[in-house]
Amino acid sequence: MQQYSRDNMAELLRSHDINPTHQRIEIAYALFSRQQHLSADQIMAIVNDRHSETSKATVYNTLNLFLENKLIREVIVDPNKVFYDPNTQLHHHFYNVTSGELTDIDAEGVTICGLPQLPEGVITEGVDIIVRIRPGATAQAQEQLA
Amino acid sequence: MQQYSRDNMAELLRSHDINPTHQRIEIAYALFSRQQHLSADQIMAIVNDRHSETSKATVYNTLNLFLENKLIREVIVDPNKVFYDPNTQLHHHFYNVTSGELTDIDAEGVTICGLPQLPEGVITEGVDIIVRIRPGATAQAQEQLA
DNA sequence: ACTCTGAATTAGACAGAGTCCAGAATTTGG
DNA sequence: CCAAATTCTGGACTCTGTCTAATTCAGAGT
Repeated sequence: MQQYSRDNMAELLRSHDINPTHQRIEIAYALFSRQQHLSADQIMAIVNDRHSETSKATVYNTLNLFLENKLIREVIVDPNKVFYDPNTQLHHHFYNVTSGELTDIDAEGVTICGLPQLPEGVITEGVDIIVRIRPGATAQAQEQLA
Repeated sequence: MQQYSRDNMAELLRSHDINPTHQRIEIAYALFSRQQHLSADQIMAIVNDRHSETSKATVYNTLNLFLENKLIREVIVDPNKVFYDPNTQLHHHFYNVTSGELTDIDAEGVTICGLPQLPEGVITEGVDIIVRIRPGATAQAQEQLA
């Protein structure tokens, strides 16, 4: 998608079977126009920046609706809050434990070998790799990690 | 370590520069004797099972102290609570999103290839792989995942 | 334009995890 | 045995997220 505007947000929502209401468009726009990982908190602050547009309940309802309809993903790395990620492409994350900053790692070319067989009667829902990083002297090259 | 008793808990704590107090020993014993992933909640319930032995504040203080001194690890997979893991060996996890059950994956033999270079000025703190699973018909073999 | 209906939104109360604080208890060293 | 330092405690507090009951909204049909 070329550029994110409130107009094609409506389009995007419809294509995921979501009724595009004013609040939903604002929330989607906040996430997609920035292409960032945001917490519910931050999203609410952005959306209500100028004048109050949505309540807390709506923010949470909407984000959960987006999740169910696979419009966004949730990223669980911080014990305190969930981050919402507008990028639903398969990808992984760097997580800076000091700053809380979250950066995408393209899954293209990343492979995991040697995972054991799944337990009986279950299926994979997804595989997350989280590389926790923190500021420090870059000592060794660390391209490949066991 | 052969068998976990309250006695060698004191030993273990000391070897990690932790003053072994009664409460700390009980908390450590709860985690290590079970070798399970427990939440702060569950730990408090176990420790205070017969008669009240510790306060909530102490449980949290103690767990954070254990974390700092690398006696235990925290596992962040559930948006609601942190799990504490007595196993500090390098390993990964299956997380059953339906039941909340957490299972270890030995890191022995698991390799990740193709991770990009780390950003400048940071070092790796750890790499977590979380395989989210849920009950369902096991359709395809899924030994190797991109 | 008007009404009816179901969907969406709202404020505020609530729940649970985790932190903070100031006082009480316990341990340690002299 | 006393003083100082460490640890523990209850309870109030914060923060994220959920729930509920009431209100508003959008749209279809008349």
